[in-house]
Amino acid sequence: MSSTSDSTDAEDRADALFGALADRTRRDILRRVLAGEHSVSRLAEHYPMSFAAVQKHVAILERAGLVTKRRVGREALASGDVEAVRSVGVLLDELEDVWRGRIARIDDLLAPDSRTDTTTEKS
Amino acid sequence: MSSTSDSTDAEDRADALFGALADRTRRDILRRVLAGEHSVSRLAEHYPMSFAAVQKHVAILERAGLVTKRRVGREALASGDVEAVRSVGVLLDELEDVWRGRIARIDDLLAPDSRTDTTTEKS
DNA sequence: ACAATCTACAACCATCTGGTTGTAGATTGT
DNA sequence: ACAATCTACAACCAGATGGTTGTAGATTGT
Repeated sequence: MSSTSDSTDAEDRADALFGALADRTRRDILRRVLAGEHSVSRLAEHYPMSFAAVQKHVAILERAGLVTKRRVGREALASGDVEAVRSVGVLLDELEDVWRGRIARIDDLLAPDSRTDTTTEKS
Repeated sequence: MSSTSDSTDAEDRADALFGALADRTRRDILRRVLAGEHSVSRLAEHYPMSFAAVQKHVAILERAGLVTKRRVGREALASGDVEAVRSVGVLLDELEDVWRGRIARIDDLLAPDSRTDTTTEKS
């Protein structure tokens, strides 16, 4: 039984987060909106592609939770969510924890009471 | 015109890193090989796909630098590179730095369009 | 020698992705 | 009222992606 029975699985969220970050245009958009709010059309001025393409990139960032939009008049102002960026860092920290052998849910991967001192087998 | 005409662009590396992490099978493989060396065929036992598919996933992780392989006899032992994982964290830290307004190379990101002082009008 | 195992890689296929254009609705300025 | 601007979204298309099967080479065990 997988105890993590979230509606949106953590893996789904990780897929969305890493997937959103796996495009340089989106990373650049994210940098801009982390530095400050920008309308989509203002963002689109900086890229050699159509407005609709930039709009889609913003939507992908938004679905991943990295960007939020608020409507002001006729323009949609996007701003980056630094907490979401930090949540990606948490995912990486979990990977690092696995590397250290300090797994949060040990019953899933290892038998407990492993007092075999496997320390320092690295270069 | 983006003045960042690097040899091996950092953006290429970021594409490879985030792209490699944007798949749950690859993240799972990475967890396993961060915990310890595993041959590709041993890894493949855990996934509902062909050996060749797992092999490709490992290759993608390898090209991103997240995994290294060493040949021992007839099997290829893969192990995760935690330094590469940390390098992804560095990319996230850079994003967070942008959010804080502490941008390393300002001329690259902002056009001096607004003579209005940018006095941190965050939410 | 021979069979079994492990890896590597090519060819192929369906779906996803990143781009395009076009159309339409809502808001703003004159 | 009207034109300009901004956004939203659909339809479409080429290339990337994630999977498959098949073939072949190298290593191991008997």
